[in-house]
Amino acid sequence: MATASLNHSLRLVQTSKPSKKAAFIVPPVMPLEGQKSLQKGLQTRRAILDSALGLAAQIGLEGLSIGVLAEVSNMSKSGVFAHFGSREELQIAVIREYFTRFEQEIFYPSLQAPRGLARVRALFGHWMNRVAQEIHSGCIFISGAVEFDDRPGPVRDALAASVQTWLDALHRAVVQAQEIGDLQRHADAQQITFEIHGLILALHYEARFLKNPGAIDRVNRSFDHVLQRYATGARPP
Amino acid sequence: MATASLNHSLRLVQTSKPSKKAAFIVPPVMPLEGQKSLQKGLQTRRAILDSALGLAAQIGLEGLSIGVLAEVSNMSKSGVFAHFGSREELQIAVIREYFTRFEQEIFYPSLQAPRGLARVRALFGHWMNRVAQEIHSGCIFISGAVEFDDRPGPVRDALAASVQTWLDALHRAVVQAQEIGDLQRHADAQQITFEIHGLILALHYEARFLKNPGAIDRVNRSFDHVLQRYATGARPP
DNA sequence: TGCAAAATAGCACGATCGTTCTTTTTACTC
DNA sequence: GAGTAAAAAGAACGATCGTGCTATTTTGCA
Repeated sequence: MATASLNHSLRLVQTSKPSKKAAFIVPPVMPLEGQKSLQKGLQTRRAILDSALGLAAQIGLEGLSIGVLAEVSNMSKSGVFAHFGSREELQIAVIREYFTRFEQEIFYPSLQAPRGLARVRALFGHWMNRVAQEIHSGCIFISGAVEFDDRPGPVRDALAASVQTWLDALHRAVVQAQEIGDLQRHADAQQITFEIHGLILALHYEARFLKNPGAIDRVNRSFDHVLQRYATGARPP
Repeated sequence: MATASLNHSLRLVQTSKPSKKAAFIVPPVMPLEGQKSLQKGLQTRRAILDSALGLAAQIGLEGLSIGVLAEVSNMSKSGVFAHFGSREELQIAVIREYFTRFEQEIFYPSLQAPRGLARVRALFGHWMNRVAQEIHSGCIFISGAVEFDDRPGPVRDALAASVQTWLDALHRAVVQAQEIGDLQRHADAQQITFEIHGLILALHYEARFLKNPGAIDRVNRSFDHVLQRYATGARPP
């Protein structure tokens, strides 16, 4: 089923630059949970990636430096470096990990809501809650877009693919709501998705940068406005 | 009159760090047009600032380096440096200049439209056109917000003040439209401004980062939706 | 035209960056 | 427990960064 997996298209993103000295053939997929004991390498790699995610969320993917990442992780620069092979690979690994968590926190939980308007509401609600929390840390999908909108390369590709995959998932949910009859059939689903996306971006901008405290309430009201605009028949709040 | 000047509140932004060796007491205001001949210093300062604006729009205020700026300007690093005293001052100067151009291109021309819905439409229209052009260069108010949302200091202050001044001007126009009766009086003007802001951000994100070609048409349709939502009485397009 | 001041260049500094190479330590297997 | 491969550390590299200091060139005015 098309909705069953958020990341199916992301799998197409190649890993780029095998970094000639391929001493680290670390598989990009996480090892199974029930394994006897995580190899030490993967274990620390995971810990580094965790710190990297926090760092990148705060200061951006471009601000992410191996030196400070090593400091935070209580490791040497070369020790950290060896796990990724290049800064670019590190950034891509961060994007992949961020995408996975995004999927776990927002996409999969929303699948429990039935198809239609309920699921659209769930997707937006989880998304909104996450961005509201990220007011204090930062969203890589938003900051990364600004950092890499003019910088072609594998990092940009990975980032754009991640975002597009998520927006496509949201778009599918909107289309389903139209098919069921929860939203106007003749409406442009891309348009609806566009407007919802704008609300999230405005929330991030006004709350995180301008420190405007009323942004969260406003984004919820605006979301209702969008739904009302495209609703079929009478519309109770 | 409150609407008469966009930047009156920006004047409050102090210049910060006079950079102990104040060999450059360059006044922050532009010299009068009809002057016999611009002092050489101000002349090249203006040229540098022009290059800096283009550079900052593309790679961001943080990516702006004195070295490459010197290269682009066919000058020595120290020659460029002397005009601003510090990198921070350079960034602030860029923000000021960007704000001034924003004012000239968007705010003042919109004042020719009569108060009310017409002026709101003019403000949005000029804004939208500018961002549409900036798809190929970048908007400092958007990229800067991401770069400095977590970085306190005079650069952030100057940037936030600039953006807030502009958003306040837009808000005033909305309030006027309500007073005249073009928009619902009981509506929340901040809410309307928020939604318009979101549309611009979505346009920038989808067009510049995701390279989505339909974004410009969509933002126009969405703007009409917002106005319809808050319109009084019957609403022809 | 000469002279003071402004404008610009040249050079060097310490710091940080990503990356490479070599050595040491740790972890895993027989 | 010994042997081996993986993991981590250490040191050094060239490059770039912002900035300060000093010399040189250019400008503007008497």
